[in-house]
Amino acid sequence: MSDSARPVSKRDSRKEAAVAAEETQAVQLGELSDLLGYVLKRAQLKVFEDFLRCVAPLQLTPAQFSVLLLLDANPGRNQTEIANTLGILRPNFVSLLDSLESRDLCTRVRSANDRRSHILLLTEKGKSVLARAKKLVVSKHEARLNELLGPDGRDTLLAMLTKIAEEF
Amino acid sequence: MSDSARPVSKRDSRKEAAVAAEETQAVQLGELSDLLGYVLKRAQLKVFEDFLRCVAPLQLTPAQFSVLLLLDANPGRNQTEIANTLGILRPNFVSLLDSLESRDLCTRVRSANDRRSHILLLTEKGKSVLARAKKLVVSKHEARLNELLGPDGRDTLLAMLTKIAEEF
DNA sequence: CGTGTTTGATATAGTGGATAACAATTATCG
DNA sequence: CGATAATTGTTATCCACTATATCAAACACG
Repeated sequence: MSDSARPVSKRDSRKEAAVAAEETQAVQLGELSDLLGYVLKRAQLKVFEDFLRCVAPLQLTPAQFSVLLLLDANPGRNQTEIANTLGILRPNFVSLLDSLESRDLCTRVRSANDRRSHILLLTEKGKSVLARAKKLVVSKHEARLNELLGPDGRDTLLAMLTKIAEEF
Repeated sequence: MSDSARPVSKRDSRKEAAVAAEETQAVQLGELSDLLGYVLKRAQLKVFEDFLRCVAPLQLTPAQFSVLLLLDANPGRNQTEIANTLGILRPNFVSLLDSLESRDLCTRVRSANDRRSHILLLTEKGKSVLARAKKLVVSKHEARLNELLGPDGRDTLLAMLTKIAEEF
């Protein structure tokens, strides 16, 4: 038997033999691949990752982009209203807004009706950046998803996720 | 005009008038409801939330549960292997394991082949807890998802998310 | 042997999310 | 009106999760 005759290093007997067998015995996911929550999170991370890549030229995170979108669709709202609809707590929304305002993408204006609250508005630069971001998202990010799932698949997926997000 | 004759408080003119109109003009989500990443994250949060509720009697987080599942399906693996397949960085996996080991759900055993690495094994208590956790997940958590989406819908959703997680 | 690599571990920093508390302002109601 | 309560933005602080650099011990390999 040549095996016992040839002195085999530990590396040989483990890594190389395993590679010969099947690339170091892949760890079995088992029932994990059927756990919806697990796959859901993995998919979410991938999608956010791709979003960041696609919109990198404009230096916008998903959260920042969603704020700009909301301000555009709801001009004149205050911080509490915007933060609440995004599921962001007011204290945590402050620094997020600071960042956007310091980049001159939006402004806080004291309300005349209620001098406690800040009316939020997109600046011209904010509108311009948002418009460019939308184009990147549609042409690169969502386009890639359409390519992977097909338009029908994408719509089906969106509908199911919306149902979970709203009714679960 | 009775409006000008009756002194209306600011609260009247804002909150009540709005309620009369339509419950304080809800903030418009706008294009946000079509952003897959946004809905994906919201759904993921809801699912994790429900997972925690369903498995609360056993005090297991999704991450802890996934580790137990992997150890059960892959007895004898080391920390690096388990952490890698879960997408957890080795440094961060240490405290996670500390927590499980301190609860006597799993053990680290020095490998005889390679005395650097720790072989991970479920304890009897770990197997028992995992078995009970599985029952809760199936009977409560996944059951609720099936109720919401239907078995077909759930499978379709899982397939799409898997595709994104693996191929995106 | 000596050099380089791997494993588990520690320290540390960054980020996101959550609560308590505060000043300023507004609402409520006796 | 005036006292009390509620709301808004803000700060401070804490916890969980993530990411990087570094280390000693053990191992691989020439």
